[in-house]
Amino acid sequence: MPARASDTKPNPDSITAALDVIGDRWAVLILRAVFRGVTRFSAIRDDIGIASNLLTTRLNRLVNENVLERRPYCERPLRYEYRLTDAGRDLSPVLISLMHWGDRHRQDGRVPTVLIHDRCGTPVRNATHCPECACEIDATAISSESS
Amino acid sequence: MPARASDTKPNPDSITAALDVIGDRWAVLILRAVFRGVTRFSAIRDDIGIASNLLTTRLNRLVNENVLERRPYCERPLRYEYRLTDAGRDLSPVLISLMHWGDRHRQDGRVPTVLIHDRCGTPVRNATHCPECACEIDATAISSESS
DNA sequence: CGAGTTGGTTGCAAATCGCAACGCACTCGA
DNA sequence: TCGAGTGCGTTGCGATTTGCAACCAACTCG
Repeated sequence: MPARASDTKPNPDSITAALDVIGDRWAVLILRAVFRGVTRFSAIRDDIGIASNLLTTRLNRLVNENVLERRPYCERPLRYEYRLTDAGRDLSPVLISLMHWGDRHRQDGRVPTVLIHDRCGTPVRNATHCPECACEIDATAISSESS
Repeated sequence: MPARASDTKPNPDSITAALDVIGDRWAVLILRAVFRGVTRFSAIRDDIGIASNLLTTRLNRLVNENVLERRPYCERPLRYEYRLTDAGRDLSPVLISLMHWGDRHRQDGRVPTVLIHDRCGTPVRNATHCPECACEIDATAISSESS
């Protein structure tokens, strides 16, 4: 029988495993930059204000974790850029939900960012939703099952 | 005119502001525990394996940031538990999207966690979706607007 | 040639971490 | 009433990680 999500484990190792990749503040900021199209070493460094030694270690980790891909964008002189892999692109819900939370609870007079669906111009939602009921669900209406 | 999400800023300060609260590995693990109903100091400590000095600082920060609420669950002896505030509950999409990513890209033979909508029993999705089109959207179909 | 750009590496002081030990307030069983 | 146990931390200390700055090699451009 399914237990309440609030009192059983939501597969702890999945979250831990994800945190091993992006449980670091810099990793998130790097991904935010790359999602925005800032893909070069010095551009990322200037964009998020990270020291270059830390950027080196973080980029190497993200490449090793198969979230980013390092590839030359210029032959002579040899220059590299960092692109999202498929796994990296799949992190967009994490970034979007962080952004939405910040917009909602930490806006401090800032203008919230609205993301627009290209096809119809409607502001998109990022939420847990039920494809059957076509409605959004809050955390109290969810149970977990281990399979 | 709306620009591509991939080459404009998705309100950088919203993500940064969110990271100030949960940009820390321990903070995420603490929230995971509290979502599961593990709300007491020693229970959280044992659940996630954090040192008690760090747990103290993290809980205080989360309380100050209005994500958790410290309140007595027992008068004599006076004992406290940490509950989610509304802002804390709103972080569930972040945890769920992290969990989904871990399930999908780091499963290592683990069984993925399925979250079930109480009302109809359908596995829920956490995704960016368009309420108009009632479909899910991937990151390449989103543009951003600053208002 | 000389200056500038890109993509790093190295060195070091300062902050942060994890572990272990300790402390205080309270309860419970004998 | 005494000693042990539990809950919730605080303190101390060595080890790791951080941020800053300086340096470097390869290459291009004027």
